[in-house]
Amino acid sequence: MTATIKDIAKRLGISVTAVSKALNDKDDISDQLKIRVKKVAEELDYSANTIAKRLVTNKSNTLGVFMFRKKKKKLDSFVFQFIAGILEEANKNDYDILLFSTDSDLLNEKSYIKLCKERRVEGAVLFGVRLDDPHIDELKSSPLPISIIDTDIEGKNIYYVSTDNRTGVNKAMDYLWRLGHRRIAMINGHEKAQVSKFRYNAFRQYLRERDSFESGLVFPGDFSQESGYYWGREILKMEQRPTAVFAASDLMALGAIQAFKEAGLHLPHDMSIIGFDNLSSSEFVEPGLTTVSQDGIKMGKEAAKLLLDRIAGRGSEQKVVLQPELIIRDSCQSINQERG
Amino acid sequence: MTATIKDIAKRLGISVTAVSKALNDKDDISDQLKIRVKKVAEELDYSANTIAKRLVTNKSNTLGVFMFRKKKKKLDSFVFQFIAGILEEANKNDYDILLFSTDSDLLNEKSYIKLCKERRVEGAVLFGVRLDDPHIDELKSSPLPISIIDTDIEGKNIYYVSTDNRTGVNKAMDYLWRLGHRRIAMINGHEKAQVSKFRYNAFRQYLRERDSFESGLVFPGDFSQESGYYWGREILKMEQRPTAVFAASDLMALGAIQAFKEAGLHLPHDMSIIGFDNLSSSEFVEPGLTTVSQDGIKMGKEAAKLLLDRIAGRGSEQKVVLQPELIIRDSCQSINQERG
DNA sequence: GTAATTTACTTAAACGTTAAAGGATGAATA
DNA sequence: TATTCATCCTTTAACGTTTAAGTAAATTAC
Repeated sequence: MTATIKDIAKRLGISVTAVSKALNDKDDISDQLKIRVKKVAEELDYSANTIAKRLVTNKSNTLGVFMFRKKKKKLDSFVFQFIAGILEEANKNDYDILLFSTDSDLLNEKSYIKLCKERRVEGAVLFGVRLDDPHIDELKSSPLPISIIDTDIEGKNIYYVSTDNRTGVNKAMDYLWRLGHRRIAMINGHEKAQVSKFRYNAFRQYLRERDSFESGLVFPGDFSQESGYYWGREILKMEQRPTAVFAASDLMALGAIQAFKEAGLHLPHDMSIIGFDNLSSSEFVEPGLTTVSQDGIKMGKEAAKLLLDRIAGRGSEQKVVLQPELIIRDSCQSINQERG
Repeated sequence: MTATIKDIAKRLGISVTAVSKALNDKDDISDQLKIRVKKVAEELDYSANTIAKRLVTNKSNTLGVFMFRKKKKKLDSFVFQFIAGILEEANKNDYDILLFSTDSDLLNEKSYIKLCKERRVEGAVLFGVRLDDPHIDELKSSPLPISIIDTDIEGKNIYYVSTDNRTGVNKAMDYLWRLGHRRIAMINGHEKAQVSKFRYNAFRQYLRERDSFESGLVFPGDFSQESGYYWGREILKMEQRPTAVFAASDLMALGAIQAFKEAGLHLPHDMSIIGFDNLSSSEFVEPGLTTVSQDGIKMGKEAAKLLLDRIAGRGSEQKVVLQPELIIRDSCQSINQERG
């Protein structure tokens, strides 16, 4: 079908090795021959066979990316930022990205590692790894370098990229605290996500240090809009409502806002809300959602960079924790302030 | 490093062919041997080398996906839906997805086709292909099957998936028309996008048939929020404002809403707005954006399916046009109605 | 009881490339 | 003049797998 170096060699009456070397600009080939080879390659519309190259060099130049997708669950556009970041960094370094989804039962049939091994992938990045993932032990002992976003798992070949959740929570809480809020509720992500624990711990510590922690104000969401909506409604039923809600994801904050608005609350006057992620929707909701911003693209890039450095033998960190930023919009108000 | 079928063969004192066949459950191998082979494979932690397999079978089982990313431009989460759909369909059919981004100068160095050919990709899906893309001619004559989302290019091996833009526009316009709107503005996407032409033509025809088309009410946006904001402000400056705005993307509608709200307009009373895409943000903006919904995941799936069918030699359509749905929220109002 | 068939393997070649080692030629050196 | 050296190419082997063709032994056929 497609021309190979053999065809070029035959046409010029030289060896395939000479062709290979000429095409790769090796220095034991004369400039003359290089020119002739390249010309014929052009004529024959030659295109190097990456697969053969990879087999013989034993190097796939490929990174695997696993994207979890819960059936029926809306896609979190945040995940897309990761992918964009990974892709950019990988392509820049001449690496390919193999994308896998692990929503279906596939997860149970073939493990990440297996999928990667078969394709001779040189590294993988995962996100959305739950603490109860059945493959965690396999990951820990993996010979394959793996970057995991947002789940810190110890392992010789495991790299970690995340946002500094404690700082993020502290920034959010400081902001609410300064606005005078003392009874602050938290709608957390599901407990199988490590960030939920981190955020909860930071939240609790922050309030405990100020003698204001009430465990009854912590609600177990699951990051989804629906769970935010649900707990928003539950909060409304409380006799002693909190004055502010810290949601561990923008999606939940958005859901809660929806619940509050439906109930006729005036926001932010009747309730302050703060989120986490800085989804694009948060800019458009009314009032604009104040939130802790994570740089998804940067996270993706770092995850890839860690892998690439490791593969290339460049020493680098094993963990990268990015600093979050508080994006102040209009969803929080000082506790004594009149309706604006 | 990793065990190969040679290692298994040696260990059992049989030929590599026997091992290969046993592993692939060919029927000229005894069940006994199959069991023994598989046991040893397990013991040696054998993992098939996909690369070698692909070389010898001359089949990559891979689809390429090109994702355009304008530097500095916000990522359209819509694109992500395509990818998710493609991925799902491909993985279901045992195909891998190679993801490429073509934001940088890479575009100019290596064409899509070249990138695909080198990797022996069996098909590719593109989206965001502009009418002035320098590679269009190359695409047209491509021997490689290519699915293009939203840009209808004629070519023997080119497949096309889109949403029925005319119907979408008609649904939106019917809705506005029935609400009594006669002076309807359009903020269109950039002219290098084919959908812009389709949507514009449908828009114009709809109004012409009703003697209501005014070319002065058509504004050249570029799909971005910023351009929506810009044209929103320009519309406000008009002496004779339109009563409704049809935006060719939700992002632009969102930008226009922002401009209108900033200027103190009460929406939808003072201006009706309708979008296109049904981004998740459109659910959260206030008023909720009425919009023409495209099913991005479905589009991605169809794009992959077209390719897969073609590759497998199953006859199938060359073009798939999905029907859009009008999602009615709160951004449009009857022209005579009091403020709600 | 010999021929035909089936079963269960093996041998050999191939996929397209690279890498290591080997040679022939001519120029430079001693 | 014989030796070394650099230049430029070739030969051979390898990467891990599959496929086509071949073969020996066991089974069936009649």
